[in-house]
Amino acid sequence: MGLRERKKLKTRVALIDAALDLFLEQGYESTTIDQIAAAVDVSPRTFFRYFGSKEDVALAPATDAQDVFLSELHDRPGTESPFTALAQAMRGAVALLRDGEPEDKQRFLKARQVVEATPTIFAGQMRLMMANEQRILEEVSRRRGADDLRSQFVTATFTSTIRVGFENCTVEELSDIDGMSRRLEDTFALVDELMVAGWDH
Amino acid sequence: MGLRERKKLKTRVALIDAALDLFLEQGYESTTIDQIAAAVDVSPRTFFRYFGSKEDVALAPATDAQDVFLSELHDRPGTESPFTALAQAMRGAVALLRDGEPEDKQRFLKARQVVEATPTIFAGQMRLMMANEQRILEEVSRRRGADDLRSQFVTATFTSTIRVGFENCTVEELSDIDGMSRRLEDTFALVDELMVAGWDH
DNA sequence: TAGATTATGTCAGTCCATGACAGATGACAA
DNA sequence: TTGTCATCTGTCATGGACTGACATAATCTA
Repeated sequence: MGLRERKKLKTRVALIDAALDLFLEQGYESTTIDQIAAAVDVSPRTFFRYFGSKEDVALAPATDAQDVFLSELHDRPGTESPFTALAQAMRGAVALLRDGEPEDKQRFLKARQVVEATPTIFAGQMRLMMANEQRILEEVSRRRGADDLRSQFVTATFTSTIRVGFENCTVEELSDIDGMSRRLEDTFALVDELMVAGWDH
Repeated sequence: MGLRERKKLKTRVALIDAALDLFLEQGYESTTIDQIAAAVDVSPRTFFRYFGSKEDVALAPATDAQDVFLSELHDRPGTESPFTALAQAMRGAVALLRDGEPEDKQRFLKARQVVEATPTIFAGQMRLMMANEQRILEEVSRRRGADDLRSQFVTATFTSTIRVGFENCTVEELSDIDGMSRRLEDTFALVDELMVAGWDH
């Protein structure tokens, strides 16, 4: 990896970190692009060369996490049922985060706090999840061998499960990957309890 | 109702109609507030006295529809199980739209087309649904007598069902309340098939 | 090291959104 | 009817998000 590429990555991360800190400190709305750019010693114009919008920088960690999830999903064996594969991929993604760089973990948790505190950003995360859902739907349809209403339902149920699992966490749980993980397992267990056997086949 | 109040209502509807027509004609992004205001012969400043943002005017019909749904939900007998009450309330809301003014129907369908065509607006609708979900959760918790993870799951499942039912409609279905209604019933039937008995109790 | 690529800064401009103030219009009582 | 009050509307000024164009500076490659 060349110097240019390394520099770009470094600037990107610096922008994300500066933005998240400012958002947490003084709120998303009252933080300006100029402030973020100034904190990283970059021109405001350059900010928009790294992120399409102010919202994007707040959602960058979530976007990256989704990519990790999709990669995990791709690696699941074809023998697993659709929902099992999705749940396992999510467990894998959480594990990667838990065992990864502490800085990445911190960044992810900070971003989650910003998302929870800012309705605009929360809506943006929904948009991300919806976009992701299209790709998940393809995987579910592939495994079920049918692109029908039921595949959509399985996919939507998974999205809901993740959402409920991550939502309404207390502050402690927000700053703790293990807390999130536990709540996720509770929700998966509930799905198992309330769905008829083979519902995702 | 006085003259002043009637005038306000008229202006509001005129702004929505003008906005939706412009959005459909030339796209949401490339339509300016100035254009919308000019079409209704009102100053741009006045537009923002009726709607908090450009997004709000596109989501106005959806917001109104949600209010109708919540009103229907409030009228459901307390003997119904949570999910049954939610489904019945949705059927009631759709019926009200079907049997209502043709203009209201047209407006609603136009708004849906704009939502489908514009990612930003789609995200906004998600935000609306999430805000609504909080109130639905209260009703579910009340009927179940417990404010726990399961209530959240029932609520999230309902939201997903509605979303899947309305989503990915063909152009024909988009311009047809009955088509939407049929698809909704298919989705409700699927829930009934895939969930264990008494899952929402 | 020279030349091609690519990143960055500066500048000008558009559009969304909001506060402040003044003029216009409907509501209401005498 | 008329005068007063509350409310609606237009105008103006401002700030902040975003974008295109162009020049400069940094990296890359031969």
